[in-house]
Amino acid sequence: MASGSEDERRQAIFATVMAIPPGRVCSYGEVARLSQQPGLARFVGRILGEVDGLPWFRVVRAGGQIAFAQETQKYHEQVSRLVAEGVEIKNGRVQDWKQRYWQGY
DNA sequence: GTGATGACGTAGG
DNA sequence: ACCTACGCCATCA
Repeated sequence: MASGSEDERRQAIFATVMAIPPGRVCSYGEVARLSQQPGLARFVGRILGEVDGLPWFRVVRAGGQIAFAQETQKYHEQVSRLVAEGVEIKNGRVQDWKQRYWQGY
């Protein structure tokens, strides 16, 4: 898979990220899979940084870890946004990962 | 053209 | 739990 033009792939990723329900989180790798592009987790991260209007804060690393270093501004912004939706974060980690993890409908 | 670099993931020691 | 090695792919020096 993972075929199609780069633009089509970006489109698919955009749609997947937009579909993540509030209060839930998803991993980069899962977003890639749900977008029919298994293995392209890095690509997902790049898109999140380029496109605006996406609920980028709902995407974390596999296992529930926040992708940014704790001392960065990005890290704090992501945490506050997740907390605002009721997602608990502790030591850079999403609590209750299994329940918070969204794997599509 | 080549090698390094990311908002990553999995496998193995 | 920690670390290394690869795989992935667009971008940039």
